[in-house]
Amino acid sequence: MRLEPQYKELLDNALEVSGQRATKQREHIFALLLEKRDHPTADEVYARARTDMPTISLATVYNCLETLVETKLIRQVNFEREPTRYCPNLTQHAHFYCRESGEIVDIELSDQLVDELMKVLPKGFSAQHIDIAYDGKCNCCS
Amino acid sequence: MRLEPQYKELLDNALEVSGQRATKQREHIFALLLEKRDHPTADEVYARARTDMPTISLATVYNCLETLVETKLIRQVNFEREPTRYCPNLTQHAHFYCRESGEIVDIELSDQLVDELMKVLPKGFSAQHIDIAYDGKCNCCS
DNA sequence: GACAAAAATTAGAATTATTCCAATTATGGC
DNA sequence: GCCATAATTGGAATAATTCTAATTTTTGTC
Repeated sequence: MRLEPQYKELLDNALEVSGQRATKQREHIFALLLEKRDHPTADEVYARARTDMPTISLATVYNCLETLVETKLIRQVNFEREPTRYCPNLTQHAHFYCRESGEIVDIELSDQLVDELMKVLPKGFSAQHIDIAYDGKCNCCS
Repeated sequence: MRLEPQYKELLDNALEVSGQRATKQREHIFALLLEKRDHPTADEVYARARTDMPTISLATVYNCLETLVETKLIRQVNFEREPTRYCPNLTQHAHFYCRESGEIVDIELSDQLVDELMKVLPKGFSAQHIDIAYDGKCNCCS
């Protein structure tokens, strides 16, 4: 697994801006998230990470994921009480959780729709972020 | 604390429909959620419950809350990795979490807006529920 | 109203995801 | 290459929640 130059630069840049260092582990975690663009838990990331980097620790996986979230290179996704999942899709999107298959699917959101959601806030409220989670049945299960 | 007759009936009915029994504890928990309509965690509910019912156990609080959620008399609210909160507001609404004060405010949502959110789902997807969580600064903090 | 069957409550142990800690190792600037 | 600082590591600790087995309560029937 190789982090493509454009992403390597993106990562190094984001880390530098936030005053953090570039490490093998951070690069590795970022690369594997980009390679298979799904929504793995920390444990799943740990499992994938170890195939190429057997000495990495779970604590480091958590640390790296936290760093990537902080630097806004990935997003955290939470469903109810389930373990946190991580998502490398940086476009504006919601998540659909299929109760049948457990699959998580990204749902693109138009600027217009997000705008409307912002407009329903009462005066004085300002949101930095809106988290939208659908749950039901996906196309494969209905 | 007294559960008003209309709510007592609502509760008894919902329990009967789902084949569950009416108990002092379930009634008590439901009443206290209706009395102070905020978004307490299970621990907070436990603390409030014990003032009038000192022998209730935390496990029972969890059980009762689960039952009330199942019978759709209250809603569960999750923010990131924080402890689950419980909400007696049954109208269609989103939640706004203020990063400054920690306050959680209900944001009413029009049918029309919810409809638009449903329409952006790809063909074959059907959602039973949409969970919308804003986070930012509330009116008191900005 | 007493009785039996089924369901709910209870206290405490167990689980699970995540965070913390202290020691070791790696990184980046000079 | 050296040094100061930051990151990684493994294991212990934490916190919310669930599980378990024993006891109590509820409900329907006589």
